[in-house]
Amino acid sequence: MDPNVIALPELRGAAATKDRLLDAAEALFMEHGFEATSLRLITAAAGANLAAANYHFGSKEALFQAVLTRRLDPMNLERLELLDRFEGQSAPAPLGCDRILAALLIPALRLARDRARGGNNFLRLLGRAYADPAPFIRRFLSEQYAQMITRFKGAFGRALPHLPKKELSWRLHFIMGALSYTLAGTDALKIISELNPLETDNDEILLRRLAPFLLAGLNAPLPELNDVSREFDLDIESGD
Amino acid sequence: MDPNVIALPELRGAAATKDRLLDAAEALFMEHGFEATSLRLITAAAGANLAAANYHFGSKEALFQAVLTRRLDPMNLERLELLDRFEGQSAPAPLGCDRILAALLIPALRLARDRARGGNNFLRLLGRAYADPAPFIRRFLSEQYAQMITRFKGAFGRALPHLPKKELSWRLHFIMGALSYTLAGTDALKIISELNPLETDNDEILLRRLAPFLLAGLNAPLPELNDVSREFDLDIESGD
DNA sequence: ATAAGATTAAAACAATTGTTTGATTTAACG
DNA sequence: CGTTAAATCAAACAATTGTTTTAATCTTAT
Repeated sequence: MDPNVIALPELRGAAATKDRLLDAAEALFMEHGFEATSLRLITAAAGANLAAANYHFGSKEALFQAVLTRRLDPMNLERLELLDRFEGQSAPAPLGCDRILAALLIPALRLARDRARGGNNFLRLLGRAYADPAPFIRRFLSEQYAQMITRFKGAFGRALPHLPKKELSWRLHFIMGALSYTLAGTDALKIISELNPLETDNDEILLRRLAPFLLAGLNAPLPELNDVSREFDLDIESGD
Repeated sequence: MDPNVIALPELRGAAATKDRLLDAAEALFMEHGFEATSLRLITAAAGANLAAANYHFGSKEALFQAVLTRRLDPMNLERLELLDRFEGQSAPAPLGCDRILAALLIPALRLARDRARGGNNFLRLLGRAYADPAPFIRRFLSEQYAQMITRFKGAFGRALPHLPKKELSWRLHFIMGALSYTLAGTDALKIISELNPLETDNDEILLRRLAPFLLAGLNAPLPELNDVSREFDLDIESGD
């Protein structure tokens, strides 16, 4: 009942704690996961009252979604803009895989860079959200990624016309897997190399290592799905 | 009744509910994740009393670990045995990457096959455990995978002598990422392709698609980490 | 059959969860 | 100033959590 709220009168105290809640939630969700992070922990870390979380966001799930959208929306938008720009530069010729892949990775790299705005934490949180079984997270991510993935799948399809659509879908799937697993990083790394913690260097070099790997995978020869049992079954059966 | 059951005296009632608990826990952990799955849900699904879980396993965490080890130990053992056998066949010559990769994937494929013993469910559960932030899960997985990964890293190192060790560690990391993300499957698939659910076909064909992708990634050219800013930074700065 | 031990059962445990309520304070605006 | 809405706060809400306890039941071997 206030039709005269022209500008945004609340932006001092209000938005302050709202942002503090988002920051604290981002860090804690990243560290402990969604279910294991209580609202009391978040509000305490943010120096806010317990009720503040539900007051500003409505529910814990909504808070989690807000944490994700805050950085995911701009990143995916940037991906699409970059893809558009590259396609424009490439004239009528179809865009190469390396450039498409760059449009996919650069915005993530950019986010990883500005540690000031918690990009580092966020990418790890995102990597974990990819694998979270909670239905509302899965639903949210599909909606958030749907158009972006569709656009990129189209671009890759034009760059790899010989590749069957099904095969392309799978390879895109593998790409997102390696990417999200890599972004989830740090903790998971200890699984692979127990000695050297793989020195995170910085996420920049990390993605620079990832790009050639994925590019080669995209251009891999087609698997032989018919006369299979050549490499796999034989070895299995020849047990002894 | 059954006076001749010499071998294992307790196998009817005792081990029966114990196995039923493991089966139910495997399915429910896979579906809802560790934190979101309550012991009451598990014991109810297993047709057992609530206290049975703590009686047989001691704690919820121990139950989870038991669910994992039941199938993970044999699978990793099989991987090592397969690697040994391949290396033996390859004589003094170092084993090729494709064979090493096969030793890594075949046991997973084999597990995915025998749906009778819940292999299908388990691989998805494993894929999710990879990304679970719970410390005890991370610790457990590192211990469980440490030696296996070390052996395979050595084999890959001999097959790719030109590849710096650090680079190899990262590529192994990417491989495990794509693999676990793929195995977590089904639900996550909707993120990539909202239309066709990527028809799981069966996990056999899935891994057969994954192998060439990973093999190509392993043999990818080395990334240029020094005179970087060639492909990435330029595009970023040339905003408009 | 009987005693011993293993397994199941029902119930209560203490702790924590997300959420809501109602009062109080803070800020903005006429 | 005073009015009004927004924001904070302490407190309690109802529900669920993993775990423990106690007794009852079943199994097994002497």
